[in-house]
Amino acid sequence: MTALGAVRPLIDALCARPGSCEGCEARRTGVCASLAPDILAEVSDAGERVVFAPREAIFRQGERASQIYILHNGTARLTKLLPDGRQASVGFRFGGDAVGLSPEAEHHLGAEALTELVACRINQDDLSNLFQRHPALQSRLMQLCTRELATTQEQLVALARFSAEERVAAFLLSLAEARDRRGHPGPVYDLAATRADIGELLGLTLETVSRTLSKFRRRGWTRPAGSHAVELLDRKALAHSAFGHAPPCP
Amino acid sequence: MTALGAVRPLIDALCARPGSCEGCEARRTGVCASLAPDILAEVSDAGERVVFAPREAIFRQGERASQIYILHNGTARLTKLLPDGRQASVGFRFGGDAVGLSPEAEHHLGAEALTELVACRINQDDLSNLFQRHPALQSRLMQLCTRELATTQEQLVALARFSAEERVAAFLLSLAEARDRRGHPGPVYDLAATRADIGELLGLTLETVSRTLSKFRRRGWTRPAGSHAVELLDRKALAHSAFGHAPPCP
DNA sequence: CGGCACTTTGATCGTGGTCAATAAGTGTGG
DNA sequence: CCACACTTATTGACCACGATCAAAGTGCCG
Repeated sequence: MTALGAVRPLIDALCARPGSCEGCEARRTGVCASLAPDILAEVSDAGERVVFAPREAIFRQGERASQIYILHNGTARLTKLLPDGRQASVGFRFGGDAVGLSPEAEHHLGAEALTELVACRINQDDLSNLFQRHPALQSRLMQLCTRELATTQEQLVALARFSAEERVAAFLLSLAEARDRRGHPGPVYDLAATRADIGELLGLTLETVSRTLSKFRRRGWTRPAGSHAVELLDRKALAHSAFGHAPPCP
Repeated sequence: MTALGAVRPLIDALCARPGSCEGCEARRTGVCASLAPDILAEVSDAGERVVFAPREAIFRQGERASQIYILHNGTARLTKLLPDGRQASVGFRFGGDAVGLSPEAEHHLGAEALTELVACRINQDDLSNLFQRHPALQSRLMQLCTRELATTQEQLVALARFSAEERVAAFLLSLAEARDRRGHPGPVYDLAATRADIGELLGLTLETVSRTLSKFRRRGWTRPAGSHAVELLDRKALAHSAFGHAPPCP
């Protein structure tokens, strides 16, 4: 991990103002969307810009949770390691998302970069101080927290009730939606994850993920685009099998 | 649902002060734990006490999310209904928990009482006003939100990686822990849920839940106590199969 | 007592996990 | 540039866990 110094990174990472922060993925969905510029400036001074290499740990499960990270550009995943060695992923996170908020003193899960990742690190204590001076910031963070809770609950339902096919379809679409939201148009989506990564997210084995993706390809719903990317050719069909519309084929 | 009038219900529902609110389940884990009495008083005036019968809906998926509920006594469950009729439960909630917080204008899931349920209803708008006057209240609610997120993530891992046996064991223990936390001692736990309810929570069918509970009983880990309650005889054994310690038996 | 909802247990089936072999990439050093 | 090692992906064969279908059994309330 490389610290590049605190060059108003939160503004770069978070701002939602038109005109500023051109290349920033978090422009429209960032933590500080809808915050006043003066607050942003103050917030950004408290943070520090950091860069992670692919597969590098952002923080580990069990470590002291004294800092949170605002993702700027790139993809990360949150993982939980079980005592017996089994591992599950709790979700992927992208530019604009905040990771590392913990109700306990220690991280109950780990975070890892999937791609090259630029983020902004800020101390919990500094954040608490900022909350006191700027309640709007806390409201915004709380909004993000309830939103994250809602999407996690959606995921829960998917794991409880969806077939392998439905889960993979839902995954592809959620990936697409997250990419669109960040302002990257076009039908091609970089997975930035191995079959094993996807399997850990969806509660499937890598073989099942591979088989299911092959099935979609054979049906003409997707097309491989380079090594780690897919093009979604038929979102309608994917959506139909993804969101609980399809009684698993009678 | 019966409105009983606003007799400082939030204090009853939430307070963590010794001496007050004797019979209240939420005494130790409530929303307002660690809040000053004067704030509590003001908060409580904004709320309204409501009572639900077993199986009565607290709110429905898709309804306008203009109020939140602080549970006082009893058990509720949050459920998600899929377009094709499948249903899944996202979690059970008890005295001291808050339900109904939504990032959107509409509830993305429904809530239903499992037992007789006493709660305190408060408008989102009133809550926002209170946040402005008492940032400590917002901090407390945010803390609850991150905690809820963490437990939901634990559940996610359980669904992704645990066998049926592990899930049921984890469910029994989480029920026990929730009950202990609310200050009800003793080894007997009222499920307050049918096999079907439990199955919807754990992503299993009611038959599998029943079979697994029978298995535990035969092993001497549990003992039925009345019709809808169990006594946990061997928590060690349950915990061992619950928390990812047991490679599913080689 | 009858009716009804819930539970238990059994028999069978199918999805997805497991084990295994091959293929396709990717990076390193001669 | 190719040989080699190594990781990741694909596909196949088989098997087990849990779903499904079915039928008693149990408890509760009118």
